[in-house]
Amino acid sequence: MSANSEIAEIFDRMAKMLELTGANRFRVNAHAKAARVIREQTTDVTTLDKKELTKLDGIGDGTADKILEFAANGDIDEHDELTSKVPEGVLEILELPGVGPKTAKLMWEEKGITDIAGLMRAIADDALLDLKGLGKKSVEKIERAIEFQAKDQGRTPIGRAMPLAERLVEAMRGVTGVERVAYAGSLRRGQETIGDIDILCVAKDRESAREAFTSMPGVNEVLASGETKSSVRIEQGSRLIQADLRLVEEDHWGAALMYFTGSKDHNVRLREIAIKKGLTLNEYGLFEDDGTHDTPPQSRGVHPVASMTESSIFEALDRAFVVPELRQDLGETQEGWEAPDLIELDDIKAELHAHTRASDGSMTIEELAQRAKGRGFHTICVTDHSKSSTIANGLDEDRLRAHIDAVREANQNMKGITILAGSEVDILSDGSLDYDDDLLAALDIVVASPHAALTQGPKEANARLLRAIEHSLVHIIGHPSGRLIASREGFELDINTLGAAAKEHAVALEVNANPKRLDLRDSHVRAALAQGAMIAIDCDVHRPNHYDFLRYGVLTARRGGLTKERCVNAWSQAELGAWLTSKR
DNA sequence: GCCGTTTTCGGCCCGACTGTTTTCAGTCG
Repeated sequence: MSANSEIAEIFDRMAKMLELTGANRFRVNAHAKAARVIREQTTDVTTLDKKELTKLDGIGDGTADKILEFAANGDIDEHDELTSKVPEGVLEILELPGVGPKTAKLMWEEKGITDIAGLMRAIADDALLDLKGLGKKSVEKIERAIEFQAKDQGRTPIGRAMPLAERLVEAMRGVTGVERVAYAGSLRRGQETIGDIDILCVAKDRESAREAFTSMPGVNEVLASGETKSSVRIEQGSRLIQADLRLVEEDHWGAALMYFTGSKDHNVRLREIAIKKGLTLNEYGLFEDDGTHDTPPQSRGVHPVASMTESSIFEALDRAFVVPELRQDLGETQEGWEAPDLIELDDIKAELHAHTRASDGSMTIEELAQRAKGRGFHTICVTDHSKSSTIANGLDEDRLRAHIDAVREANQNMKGITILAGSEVDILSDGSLDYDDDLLAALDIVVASPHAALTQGPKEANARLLRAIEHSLVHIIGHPSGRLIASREGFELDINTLGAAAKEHAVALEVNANPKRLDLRDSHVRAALAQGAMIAIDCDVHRPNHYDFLRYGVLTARRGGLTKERCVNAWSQAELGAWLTSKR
């Protein structure tokens, strides 16, 4: 774990323990915010001095001192003190959906419940019912939450959530009286994992919309069903995903979409900006508000300044429109911020990383190329695995030479697309490549990727990747960190150094679009771009449907601020060819 | 604990749903 994640985790824990010991809620929030800010940094915060630390938004004197304390001692006194006061199991109880700090504290202090096992015993003994505010229904809800959490696999990868969300949107569109439907939330922002799916809906007949949603095929449990919000758990494969339906009015669609798209921090920023302008922003719109009323403006019949569209709200706040992917509270709400012209799915004209049956793909060279042509690409690169990837049936030197010939022949025979001969060459653990330079020079394109020894420490791993970037015959570093979302952590990248080296050597760093990888991730893209590096977005195609991964790669790259000028897959055939041959 | 076009004190985003309340507290997003 990187130092930043470790410190962020400590601050998250401190925030929770402060809450449980009854600390001032603003102090709690400050700790939670510090955790978010630290987690987002691409520079190791333990290398910063106090002045640099306090420049970060949300990090003041106190937090800076604690970070310095961690850098010096490897721990933080305040964290140790809190840990000695709050039993570990109470923090686990706090993780249960529906159980907040007040309830966890109450059960701990009044009943001595300090872990899930104790909580289950107390429920079995009916020992919770005499607690203030806890009735039969609440206890049943906690019981179900324990069961749910036991099966919970955490956040859902975007590759699973997106198809489900699209199915829900499509189904709601078919309901009589439904006029408008869209998904919002972290899914619309293109995050790599999704907590729950938020669906916004305008319906003439709210009751039937609600009914249709809560009785959708796959619905396992209805968590809530009110006037404007319904919440269900729905099956997607072996998983249960929470989905919320929000019924809104057409005339505040934009405000609602903005509100439910988030991110939370981005929204809080916008509300603060609104207040400074004598306005108030909520999911019903942007209103004039002098702050003297007890009831919200929409319930007093006040007409909003803006509410129909998101762009009208940004405009009324004197801010540039921010696409959902960039609503991350990373400066995009500042006055004078300029919106980058981000890469779009249709800008991608080449797939530079694809496998055939020669290694571990399912298609022939021709099938692979035919699919690429069907998507309107001008170039497809055949990059089968190299010899060390034995599990993937990697090609030895003789097989690769024959494969190059086969690619050249296919290229002769197929019209309308250029097929290039390449290889996804293993970066061996010391940073050397899996073929000698003569053979590499015979290839049109070299994608160099780490496949084995993925548990190397940061020093070795970054030296390994750096050596590959510096290799004069390498074009792209494939899935640089080697992570698999939720199952393998991968390398802790020194992305600033790697990005700068990639720029110097005209190497592109890949965003592998496979939703299990998304590697580089969004924050890496942002940092690599800041260093001047080029980015490749590749599907790492093994099967026909893998071309559909492209959208996830593009979303991730957009979150990192990628424009098409810096994306090699969006270049014209001439530009791409010039770059590839410049390294031969 | 953080922050400043209300700047070193006094604020700190806003609303819906549920359950246990008889007017509201807790949780969530």
